[in-house]
Amino acid sequence: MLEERRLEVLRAIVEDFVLSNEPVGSKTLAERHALGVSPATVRNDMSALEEEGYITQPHTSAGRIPTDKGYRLFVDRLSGVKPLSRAERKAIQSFLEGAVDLDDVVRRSVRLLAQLTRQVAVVQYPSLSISSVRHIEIVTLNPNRLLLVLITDTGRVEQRVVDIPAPVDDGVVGELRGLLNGSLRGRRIADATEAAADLPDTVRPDLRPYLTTLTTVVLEALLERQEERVALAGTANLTRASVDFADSLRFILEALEEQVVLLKLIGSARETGTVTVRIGRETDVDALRSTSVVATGYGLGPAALGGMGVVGPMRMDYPGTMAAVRAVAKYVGELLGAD
Amino acid sequence: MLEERRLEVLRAIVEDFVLSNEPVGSKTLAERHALGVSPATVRNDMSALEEEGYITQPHTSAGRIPTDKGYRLFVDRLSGVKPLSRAERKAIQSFLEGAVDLDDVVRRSVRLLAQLTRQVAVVQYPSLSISSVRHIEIVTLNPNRLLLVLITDTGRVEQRVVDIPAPVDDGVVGELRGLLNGSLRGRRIADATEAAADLPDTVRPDLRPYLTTLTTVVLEALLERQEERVALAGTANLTRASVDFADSLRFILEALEEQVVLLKLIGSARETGTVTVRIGRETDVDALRSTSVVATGYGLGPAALGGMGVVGPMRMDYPGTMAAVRAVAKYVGELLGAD
DNA sequence: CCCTGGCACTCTGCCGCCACGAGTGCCAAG
DNA sequence: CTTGGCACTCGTGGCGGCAGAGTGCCAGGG
Repeated sequence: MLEERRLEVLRAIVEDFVLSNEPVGSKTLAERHALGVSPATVRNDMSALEEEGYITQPHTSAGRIPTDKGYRLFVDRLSGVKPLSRAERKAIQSFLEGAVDLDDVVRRSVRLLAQLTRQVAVVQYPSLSISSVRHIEIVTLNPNRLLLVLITDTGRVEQRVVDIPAPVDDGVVGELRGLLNGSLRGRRIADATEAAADLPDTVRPDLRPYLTTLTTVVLEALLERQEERVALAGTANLTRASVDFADSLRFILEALEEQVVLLKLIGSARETGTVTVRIGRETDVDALRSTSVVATGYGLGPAALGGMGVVGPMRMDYPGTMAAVRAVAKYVGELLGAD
Repeated sequence: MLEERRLEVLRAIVEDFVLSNEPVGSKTLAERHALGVSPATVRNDMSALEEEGYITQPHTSAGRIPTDKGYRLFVDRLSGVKPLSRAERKAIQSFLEGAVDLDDVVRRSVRLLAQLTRQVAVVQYPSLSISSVRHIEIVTLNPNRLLLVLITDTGRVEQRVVDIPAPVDDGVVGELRGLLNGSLRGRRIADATEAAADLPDTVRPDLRPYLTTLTTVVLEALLERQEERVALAGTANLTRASVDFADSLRFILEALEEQVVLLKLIGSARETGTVTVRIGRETDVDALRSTSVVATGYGLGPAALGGMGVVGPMRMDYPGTMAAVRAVAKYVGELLGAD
């Protein structure tokens, strides 16, 4: 009873603060939300909530604002996931449908997510390791140089220029192409690496040096760059909450330019099946200690193709943001799955 | 004589203001720069310069700051291009050398440029229209769907999924591949479009519908997306000059997220052989009226592959920035030319 | 035992005030 | 044409006081 009302008070504080960005006091709280008790009672509850570390006051005799811990409780127990409107769902679908290729899907998703949430959006390019090899193409640039193009079933294309030990003619190139495709096509990339490593041992001796060089490059392309790239959009939205950050804005922007940091933020959400929220210091990135990250994986059930999410002020509309992230991830997953 | 000293005064004002970001007064000016005249004389010159519109005062009885017109004169007549240090040249070279493919070159260039100039850097992906077709590959996804991959001699790869009117077998795909490559390989893309359009008329009737579909897609890929993409880095540097922008920061960031705007800014610099500077309103973008753009083309002499440049506060180190932009463009051009 | 109204207290933010200093413009003399 | 002097302007920063919002605590009532 008592416990319950306290939580209600916390919810009210979070919701009001998210809207107004101003410390919220007992009086306005009792007025605006039908709590059925007087400001004095609310004060007592707030005092208790502060004791327990869920809220704090920026300075004596100002209203209260939620702490990291307060937001955490709010997200875990007090908020559902606000469903999107029909119009929003429609918009997502039609916006993504126009995509012409994989890169375009990613770029569109990230812009879409930024617009929907009015925050900074991050989308990881689909990981190579989960998808499978669809085709390997070798193009002769000149007798000593080949261009290797690797196409996956998610439509991703990787390219590498390869210098080879001795000149080859087109016939040999054709053979090599056949061998590589024969042994790798249709394989998951995780498995393909093994097959590629064994390949040179099984063929005509004169082809071996070439094949060794080529498979090395293939492996390199598969392993080294997998999951490496992310797309970013909506940084302008950071200034929307500028009052909060102000001088930390620069460090936030710097952090967001580091691919490594972004991958850490959303890459890890990839494996969880649901939308995860990291609040303040939970992000484990110092520059982002005053922000929250809402992220999820997309595509192909439990072992996802990649992660996507948004970065915004701790003071954010969690239910709405979570809903948007979930919805976009779902549509993108379907889009890539159907491809 | 008199004219000459006035220009010297303007230069001194620009240089001081760029360093200090504070309106500069007659006294400090006469002290710091060996002008050989008294503050009173400088005042007269400043008064004249203000009359002519080169400088202005933010408020009565503060120092002067340069106007757009003042910066323009400074750039045109008063500043050379400060040469880079040996170490900087070395750094550029070694930083770019590690690139594994075309995308990587672009991404590395843009980061490099942002770091060197400590400003926002923009690099356009090499335009398709100047480069030539190296290879066209067709991969069967399923009987009704083909993946078309187009490779240019700059190493750029474009991909498109094509739905075809009726199922095809591998033999036909092979023929189509042969036809497309036969007629397009080695051609400049500008010419290739014509050749592609004529192609269907010259072949066996049963191949025509496929070829028509495919060439349509090829043309689309070539025309529609050429020059479309740009890479961006260093937005965090905008906050460095935050005092200047403050509330316009948001609009600047928003403008920088628009590919169209970026292309307008640096795409146009592509055709000029030298580094061009647009100051303030000269950018023709309202949100960027308090910024300057230093841009140039890169690659292949007069008809460049693309543009690159930086966006920063009007109050910027023009000689240094121009030198950095020019140097990076030169190296990138060499890198892509040698490929 | 919990809720409530009242009251004193403590901050912050804002406004007006004033003095200071930087910088200018003008003028008369060299 | 340059220079030094001088009066004037105006933004900045420190100070004090006032109002408002919000709290904590206490005593009384259900």
